[in-house]
Amino acid sequence: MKESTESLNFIEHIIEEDLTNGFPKEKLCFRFPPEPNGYLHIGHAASICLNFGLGEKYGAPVNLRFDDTNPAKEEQEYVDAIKRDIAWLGFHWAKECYSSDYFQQLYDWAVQLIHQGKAYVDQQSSEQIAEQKGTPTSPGKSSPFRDRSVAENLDLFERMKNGEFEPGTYLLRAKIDMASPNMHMRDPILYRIIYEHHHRTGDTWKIYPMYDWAHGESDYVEQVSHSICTLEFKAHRELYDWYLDQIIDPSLLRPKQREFARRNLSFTVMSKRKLLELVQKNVVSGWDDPRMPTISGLRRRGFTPGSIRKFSDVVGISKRDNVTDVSLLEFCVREELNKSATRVMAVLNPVKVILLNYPEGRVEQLPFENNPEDTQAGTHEVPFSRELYLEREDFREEEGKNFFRLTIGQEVRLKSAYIIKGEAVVKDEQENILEIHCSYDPDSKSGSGSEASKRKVKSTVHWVSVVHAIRAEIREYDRLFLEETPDAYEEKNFMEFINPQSLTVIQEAYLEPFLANARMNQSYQFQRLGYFTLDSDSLQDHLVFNKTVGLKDTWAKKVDTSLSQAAAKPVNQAHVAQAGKSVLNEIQSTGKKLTNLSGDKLEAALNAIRQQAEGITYKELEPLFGTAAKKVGTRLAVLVALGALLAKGLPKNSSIQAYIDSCQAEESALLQEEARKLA
RNA sequence: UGUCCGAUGGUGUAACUGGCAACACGUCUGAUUUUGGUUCAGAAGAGUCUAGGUUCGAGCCCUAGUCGGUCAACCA
Repeated sequence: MKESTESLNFIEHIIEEDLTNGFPKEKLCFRFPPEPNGYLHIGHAASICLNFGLGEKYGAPVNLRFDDTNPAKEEQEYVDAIKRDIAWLGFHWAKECYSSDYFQQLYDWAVQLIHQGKAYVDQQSSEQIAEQKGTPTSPGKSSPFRDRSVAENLDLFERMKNGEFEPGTYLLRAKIDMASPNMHMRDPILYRIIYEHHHRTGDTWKIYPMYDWAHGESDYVEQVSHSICTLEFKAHRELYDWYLDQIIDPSLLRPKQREFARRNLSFTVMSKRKLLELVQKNVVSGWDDPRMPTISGLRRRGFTPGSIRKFSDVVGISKRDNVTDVSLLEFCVREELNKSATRVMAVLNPVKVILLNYPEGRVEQLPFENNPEDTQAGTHEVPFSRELYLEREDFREEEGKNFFRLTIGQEVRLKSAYIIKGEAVVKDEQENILEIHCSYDPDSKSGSGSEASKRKVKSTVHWVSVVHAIRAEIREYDRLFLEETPDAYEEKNFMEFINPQSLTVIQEAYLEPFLANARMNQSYQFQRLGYFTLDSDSLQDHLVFNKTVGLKDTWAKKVDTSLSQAAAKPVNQAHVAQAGKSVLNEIQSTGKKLTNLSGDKLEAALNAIRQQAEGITYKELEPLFGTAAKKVGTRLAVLVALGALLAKGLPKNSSIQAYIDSCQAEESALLQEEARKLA
C-alpha cells in the first residue's frame, strides 16, 4: 500500500497498469540479455539495476541470458567477465540462459514459417538486397526469389543448415512487407550462414539466427513478461510482435517489449566499439583500466557495488536523451566510503620537516582514529618522531589571508599529534625548499586534555614519520576525455578529445606503516586527500594504490577559480554545436541562463550574445521586446543584442526607446545597468 | 520531403484521473569540526521548447510549429 505513494518510473507505471488490468503478479519475469562480446559498463549497470531491481521489487525471477547468436564476435571470456560483474554488483539471476540453447527450437519454428509460406531462401548478394530494401522514405522492391515454392525453400534451408553452401551465398528471409514504412519489416533476415566456432555449440551449426528472430522468441521460451531494452530497439518492436504472432500459443504468456533511454556519462564514451578502440590503441591498459567506465574498471578503481547501485537509483530512467554528470557518481561513492573507509595518513608530495626541540631518536606511538563516522571503529597506532614528511602544499613561507596551513610563524596541528610552528626554511641554490625547521609544543599532545592541547589552531594537517614511512606507488586518475560529450560531434572523432593527463603516477609516496597490511578490495581514506584502494598490480614489496576519488575540496576550488579566470569556458559552447538552431533561439537560450551566472561566465555569455547578434536583424529581434518582465535573462539577452545592433549603426526608433526605458525600470541591477548604457 | 520517440532549474529524475512544479546532485551563505572532509541550518536557481485552443483551472488534453534523437549491418 505504501507503494502507491512512491514515485514510479514509467516502466513501473506500465507494470502497475498491467497488474491492475489483471496480469497475475506471479507471472512477472524479467531478464538481462547481454551479448558476450565485451565487458559490461556503467550503462549496462542501468539496465542491470533496472531489471534486477524490478525483480526484487515484485519478487519476480530475473534471468541472465547471453544473446550469443553471432559466433564471430562472442567468447567465453566475456561470459565469465559478465557473470562476475553482475555477481559483484550483488544481484542473483534466477536462471542462466543462452540464446544458443534455443537454436533447435528456433530452427523448427523457422521450418514452420517456410511451410506457412512466410519465409523464403534468398540467394542475392548483400549489396543487391540492400539496394532492394529501399530507404526510409521510399518503398523497397521484392527479391526475385521471394516466390519460391515451399518445397524448394525447405530443401535449400536444409542444405544451408547442413553446410552445403558458402557463407554469404544463401539466406533465410521472412516474407512480410517490402513497402512497410518500417525498414525492419521489409523481409528481414532470419538466418545467415556462418562458419565459425561457437563458444557453446561448437561446430554443430552452420546457420545462425539474427537478433530479432532470436530475441523475442527467447523471451517467449523463458516466459519473460516484460522485455526491457534501450530506445534504439523501438523500431524493432513491430517485428518482435510479428515474430511472436507466428508461433505463439495463446495459453502461454506473451512477452512485451518496452524501451528506455540509454544512459550517458559526461567525459566518457559508452559504446563497446569505442571502449574497445581505447583498449586496442593502448590509450588505456585494458578493459579494467581504472579510467574506463566499465564495471571492472570502476571496481579496480575502488568504486563499490553499493555506490553504483545508488547511482543507478538516483539517476532513474526515462525516454529522453541524457548526459549524467560524473559528479553524481562521485557523490555516490564518497557518500558510501565516508562511512566505511579506514582513515590513514599518507604524504604524496613530501617536504621534510624537522622538529628542532623534539629529542633525537625518540619515537611515540600515537593512537589514530580509524573512522570518526563510526564510534565502533576504534584506533590504530601511528609512529611519531623528530623528522616528518608533510605535504608540500601545506606549507608556504608567507602567510596569506586565506592560507590556514603552516607558514613561518603560523601554527598548525599535526593530526592526532602535536601543534607545531614554522621557524626556518633550508633551501638549495635554486631556492628549492629542502627542509622546514619547526618547533613543537610538548604540552599540546592530542587527547592529553591539557590546556595547550585544546588550543584552537587554524588548520590540522596530515604527516608521516620519515624513518617509519613505507613507500608506495600512487596512481591518480583524471577524466579520460576533455570534452563533456566526446562522441557528440559529427565532424570530430571522439579520440581527438582524449585527456593526455588522465593518469598521474607518483612513484614514491610515503605511507604510515599501518598500510603495509593493506588488503585488496578495502578502501582507505588518505586523510585530507581522498579515497584509495590497493591495485591488482601490487607486489609484496611494491604496493600500488589507486585513487578512487578525491575528497570534496572547497579550498582547491577557491585556488583554482582565482588562478584560472582566463580559462573560463564559453558557457554556450554545447549549444553552438547544435547545428540548425536559429541564431535567435541561440540568444534566447543563452539568455535564459544569464541570471544563473556571475563573474567571468556571465561576461563570456554576454560576449557570446554580442557576437551572435551579428547574425540577426532588427526585424527578427523586435518581437522579443514583448518578453514578459519576469524573464529577466531573456530581456537582458535581447537588450544586449539590441546594443550590438545599435553599435553597428541601427537607428533608434520609438519602440527601441520604449524597450530600453522599460528595462531601466526593472528591478534587476544588471538589466538597469545595460539599459543605462544604451539610454 | 518520410517514420517513430522525445523536450520540466546548470545536471539527472518526480508531479497518480487536469488542482500550490517536488527530490537528489551541483552552486552560494552561516554554524559545527583535530580532515578546507563530514554533519547541521539556510539561500539562490524553472512561467515546464514556441504559438494558439479547450477548461473555473493545463507541465499534463487538442491543433500547428521549433529543436533534438531513432530507423536503410548477412551486428546486437
